[in-house]
Amino acid sequence: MEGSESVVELGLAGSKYAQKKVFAIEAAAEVFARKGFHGATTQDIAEAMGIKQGSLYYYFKSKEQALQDVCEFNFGAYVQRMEKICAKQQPFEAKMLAIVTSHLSNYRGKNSAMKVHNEQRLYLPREKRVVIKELGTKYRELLEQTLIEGIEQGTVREDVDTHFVAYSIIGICNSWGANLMRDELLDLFETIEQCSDFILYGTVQIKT
Amino acid sequence: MEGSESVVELGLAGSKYAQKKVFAIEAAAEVFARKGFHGATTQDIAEAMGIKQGSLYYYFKSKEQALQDVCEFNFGAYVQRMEKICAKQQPFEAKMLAIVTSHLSNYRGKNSAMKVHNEQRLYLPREKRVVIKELGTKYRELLEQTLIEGIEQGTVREDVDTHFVAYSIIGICNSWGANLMRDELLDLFETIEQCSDFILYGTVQIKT
DNA sequence: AAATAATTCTATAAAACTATAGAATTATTA
DNA sequence: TAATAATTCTATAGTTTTATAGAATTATTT
Repeated sequence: MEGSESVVELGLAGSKYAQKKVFAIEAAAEVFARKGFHGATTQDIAEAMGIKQGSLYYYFKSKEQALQDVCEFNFGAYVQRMEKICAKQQPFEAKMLAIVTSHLSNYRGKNSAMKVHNEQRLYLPREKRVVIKELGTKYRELLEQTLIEGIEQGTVREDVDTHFVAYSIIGICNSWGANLMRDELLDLFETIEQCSDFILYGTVQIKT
Repeated sequence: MEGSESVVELGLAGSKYAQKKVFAIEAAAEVFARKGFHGATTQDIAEAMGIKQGSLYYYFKSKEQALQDVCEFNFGAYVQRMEKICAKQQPFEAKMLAIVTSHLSNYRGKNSAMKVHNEQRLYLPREKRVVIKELGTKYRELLEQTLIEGIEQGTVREDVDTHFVAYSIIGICNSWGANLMRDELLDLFETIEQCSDFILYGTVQIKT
């Protein structure tokens, strides 16, 4: 009788149960991303895993717990990746490109969990969002710090509101992330390039 | 026995029924915005109107129809406002400020419908989204046209991908729109200013 | 005021959904 | 192989939800 361990522990332990729990989370993520939390049924998730509805409760004690697990899944690792990028000594432009690349790459391939985190996490009660919130704040702060360093380097304009701009960058990346998931034909690398370009230089011509 | 007329017709006709139907749409919008389409019940909407659950069907033939009505509500008028802004002969910067102002102002005050349009419309079957899609496309095209004119004026960089940038602007505005709805304390005009500034000038210092 | 129309209510059928208990099955260990 | 543990299944209780029908009420018209 397994269950009740944290996703992180499960991730580290390579047990049979842990492996299948990850599979369960991925299935839930896919279904939640497609149908939304309330629109998805435990039946849908079970079906995606190839098991019966009732068996799903061997992996999640409730549908809500499934949502929480999906929202936390990979997010810690993702923030760690961000930390590595930000720690590196690099010009601001290169760093921003790396950040956008990391953010958008996440959407292609596996990560429905990212989309669910963005669009559905508010359906969790506040008390089940503390970890998620902390990680999100951490991410935004790293972004802000990068902007501050950019100002110190003389690359970023002194009059930008770093707090505001950090939110904007996250907003624009999530918006394109959703597009990338919706539209298979959209080229990832072109999107990354366009996105960074817009973030860095905006729309208006540089006057010489 | 009323019902079954289009929202637009209802909007024009000032009949008693039409007025209350608008009230019904606004109530549905508020509830859908807060709980999501699937998370909201017809009971919730009826309660928000001060009527009983069964009575709601006097105004909507189904819950799905309510979502459609909410998504279409005001959106036509909103696109018309955009047309007016774009038609005016103005420097690009002023025009962009007007667009952002129009977009973000919409979120403060009445417009839960805007949020629902952005976040929930994909839960409608494709065939019920044709009007919504047309209006959305119209909006984006107006934005693209504005960018093209900006290039012709020599204000906008020649190398921007207008299609991509139009999507980005919509993404960033919607992202801040959602923030404005979530956080009452966020100042509308400051947000508008910061948003336009970011769109116009990005983050990086102009090199002289 | 009576007749007609519009609006809302009550009651309920029918379907869908979450979560649990305990049996059955499959895998692992001794 | 027998015993034990892990996993999945079946069946179902108990809700909740949408949508409809027809009665009751309220408003409008003649």
